[in-house]
Amino acid sequence: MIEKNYQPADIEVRIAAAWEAAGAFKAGRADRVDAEPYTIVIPPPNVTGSLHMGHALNNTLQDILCRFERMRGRDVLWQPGTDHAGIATQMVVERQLMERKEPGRRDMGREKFLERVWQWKAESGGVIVNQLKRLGASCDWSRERFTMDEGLSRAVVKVFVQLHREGLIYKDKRLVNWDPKLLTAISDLEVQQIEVKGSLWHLRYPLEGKVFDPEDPTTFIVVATTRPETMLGDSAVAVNPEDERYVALIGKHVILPLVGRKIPIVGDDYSDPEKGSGAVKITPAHDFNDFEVGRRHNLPQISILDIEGRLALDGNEDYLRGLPEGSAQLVEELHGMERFAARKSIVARLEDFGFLEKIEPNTHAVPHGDRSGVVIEPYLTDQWYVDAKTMAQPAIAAVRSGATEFVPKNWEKTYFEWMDNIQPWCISRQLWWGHQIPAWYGPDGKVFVAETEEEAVGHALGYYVEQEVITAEQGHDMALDPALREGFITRDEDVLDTWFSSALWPFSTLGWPDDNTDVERYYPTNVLVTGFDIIFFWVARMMMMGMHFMKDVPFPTIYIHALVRDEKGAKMSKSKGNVIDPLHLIDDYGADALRFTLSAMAAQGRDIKLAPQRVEGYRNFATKLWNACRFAEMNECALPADFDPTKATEVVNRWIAHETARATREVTEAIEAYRFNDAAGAAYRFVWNVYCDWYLELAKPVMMGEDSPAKTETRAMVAWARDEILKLLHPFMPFITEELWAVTAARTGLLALTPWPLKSRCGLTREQEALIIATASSDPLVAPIMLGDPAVVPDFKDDAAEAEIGWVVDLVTAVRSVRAEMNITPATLTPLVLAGASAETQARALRWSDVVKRLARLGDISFADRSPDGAVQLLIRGEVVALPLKGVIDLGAEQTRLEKELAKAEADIKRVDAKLSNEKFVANAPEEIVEEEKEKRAEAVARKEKVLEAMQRLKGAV
RNA sequence: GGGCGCGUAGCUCAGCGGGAGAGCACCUCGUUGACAUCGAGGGGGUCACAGGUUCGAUCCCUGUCGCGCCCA
Repeated sequence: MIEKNYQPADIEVRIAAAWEAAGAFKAGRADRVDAEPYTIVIPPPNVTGSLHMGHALNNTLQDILCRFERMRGRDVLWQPGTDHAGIATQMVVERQLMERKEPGRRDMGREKFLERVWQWKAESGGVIVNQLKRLGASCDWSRERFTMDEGLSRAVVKVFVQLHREGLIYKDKRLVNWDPKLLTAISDLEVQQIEVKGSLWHLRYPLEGKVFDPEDPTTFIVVATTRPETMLGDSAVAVNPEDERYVALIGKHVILPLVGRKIPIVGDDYSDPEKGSGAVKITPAHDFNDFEVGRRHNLPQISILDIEGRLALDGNEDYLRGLPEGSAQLVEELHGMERFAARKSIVARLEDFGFLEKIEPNTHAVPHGDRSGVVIEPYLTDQWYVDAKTMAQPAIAAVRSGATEFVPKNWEKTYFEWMDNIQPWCISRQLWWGHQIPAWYGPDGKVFVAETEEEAVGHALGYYVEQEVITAEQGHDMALDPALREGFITRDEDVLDTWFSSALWPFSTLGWPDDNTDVERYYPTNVLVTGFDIIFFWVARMMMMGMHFMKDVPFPTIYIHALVRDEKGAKMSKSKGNVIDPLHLIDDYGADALRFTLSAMAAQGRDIKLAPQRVEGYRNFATKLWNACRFAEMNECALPADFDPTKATEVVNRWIAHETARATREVTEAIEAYRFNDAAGAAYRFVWNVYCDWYLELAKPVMMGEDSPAKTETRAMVAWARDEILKLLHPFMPFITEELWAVTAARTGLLALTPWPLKSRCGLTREQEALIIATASSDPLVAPIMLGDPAVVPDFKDDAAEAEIGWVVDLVTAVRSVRAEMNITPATLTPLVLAGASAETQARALRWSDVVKRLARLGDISFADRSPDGAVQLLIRGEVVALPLKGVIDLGAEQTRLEKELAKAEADIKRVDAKLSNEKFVANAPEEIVEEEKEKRAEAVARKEKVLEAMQRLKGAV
């Protein structure tokens, strides 16, 4: 018994429990051991995350694919899990400590702090998983993984060690993007360039050997900079060797203002004569470009900042080297000053001494940390790197060869663009939460990388015994007692970039390296569904790791979906306050409505601008489906076990079978092509505009009538088509369809595990049929399936039924239109006369008189040779139908209506004539097109004649 | 500066070489035996602009203007 009202909230809870109890989403179910696997790995959401619109879209699309393939009989593994999200999680827990006024991370110590993070994870880490369940995600939740769980951690260590052994991971001292707030290095990708309105300071650097005079330009050289405070670390001035203004100065020196350091003027292409003054200060330790210039000219790297971005001058040997007497005062005054305060202070000092020539307003891109939001400092440190350039080569080749394809294809360009210019990937982070790097250092800084501490220590001690740093006995004791080697052998404190572990996700979640059974079965996965914003962060790195460790692509297809924006097209963000919470939408309209909305709007290559009103509209669609099922139930529509829809004899039933098959083809092919919006649209139109609007209406008179074979057949067919609809909609609206499946009949199993309807011949164009027949010879299996060979799939194709129901629909629509235009009240039943109708039409009219009378509000239907005077004449599929409305209709209104039709007919004729009289058109256009145009013309001419005739009669009626 | 994409009905968007479409909004009518979370009917667009290719362009090409995103 179906409830009167559709209440999504009740259903969702109940149905979710039913799926869970049945283990419906388990991969490797006993009934599917022989089935072909279908695998998707979820893009693991941050464990700190909560469901936003991007997740909702991403997981809806994956779920559609998984449910679709599960119904097609595949052994589906949708692998769920979460990401430990190093920085984000550490920040969340630190904030929590602060709010609770507990000791901070550093006071607490590493071990204690990590305990707290795990505790936090246990308490709050499951939020997003439950939210995904609310959305209806059919993941195999029994296999949920976490990037920091034991197995995945082993995978991380193994990968690190192997890549290190292969020379693809190495330690290097170079500039990194340093976050002075989070106190860690971050990768290029975690840096966002933000346009900032700043200044360009023009500074006068006195030339060596001249007496500095601010009024005499021959005594100094002007350099332009956006970061005056870094001048303390300058080790050269660069000018372009082609620049005639300065070429004579190359090789000479300047005396760094305030500091007194003597630094050279070098010639380098990097200096752009068009920019600023054409001379540029070089600070190798604080600017990426300057770093390169410094390397080229062998300049010292003078770091003048500490890790928190404060000036570090006191005791800074690099800074103090070679400075004249009297430098101590500046050091004393500036040491420890925060970088932006230092900027002001230094500019003021420069100005006081006449070193500041001018300040120009200047808008430029400033790097910011994507997590901390503070300005990133290029900073000279030792970090671990992956040789991304080498790793990228097989990953690039895989996409070039088509082993992996992007959908839509244009994203490949973005992928290549980045991969071809890839930089070393900085993977070490100065955090605590994450995979600690498996590297140990000896007293001389020598590094030992190994999968376990025992192994690393063993190598290290062996090495130092051999080097005679320690005795064999000492080594032996240290090996046995960790306390003894403390301070002698220490582990690297740093952890790995979060994305390092997610790069392994497609195989680490399957048990690699401990147990490869599932890797063999489920790798490579079938498709990756993700947003373009993490192509670099994640997709590219999975490609690299997959190619390297599995020797195969992680997925043959990468479906890149849109970004969800607000209805005005702005990116949703907390600061803008335009975030639409998917959970609120689920509360208000149900998960099914939200899912359907997102799929209906998921057109390839365009962002989704989401208006909550759309969700309401699709909730209404769910209600419509609900009520249609109630209608079937009220009319005792049930599907007998032996019912064969291909054997239906009633025209309307043959017609709906045909239409159902057409919809099945459309939905199936659209999902196969990742055209989710087309699939949703086809299902929507079929359910509402075909099944509800016409089929159920056409079936009513039969079902309301006396018992008869026709009634029996119709009831069965209503139920059959309803079941097909539930199947087709299930991937999009899993909750409501599963519920209706359960309550509309005694079922043997869940809808989620019910076979998907096969495609049959309906809906194929003539060209497609011809093509299939043509290719059939090469592949005999294809044709029968594609064409609907009854031996393989039921054939519902029925052009005759389509023509007949089409006639009924056209007739009813036309009569309704006229009645509305003439303002005839629904209570008035009008007679209908078929004028000069063919035998076929007469037969149809008799067969459909009940339906037509009801739907078009007609009285008697009769036949005549010609239509009566004063009647409204309609042309239905080439024949005249008359509504004798003398006395009822407004003659003026009818005259206007006919004039409009006449004008339309004449315009049609004129346009076609223009084409047909064009010799080049007739000569060049394909024959079918010309033929079509001729048919159009004949049809329009006939229409015009009938309209003229009707106008004559109207005159006669006056 | 380089790259990608978008300008189609009031709004949000499909379509992408042969007669302009959907949903929402709007107007009119409706207690017709599933559904007012509904039904019936209707109005509304030189498909950004300018050239070109073509028998034919909303669709392909070039340019212009406007908007968005990514990378430097």
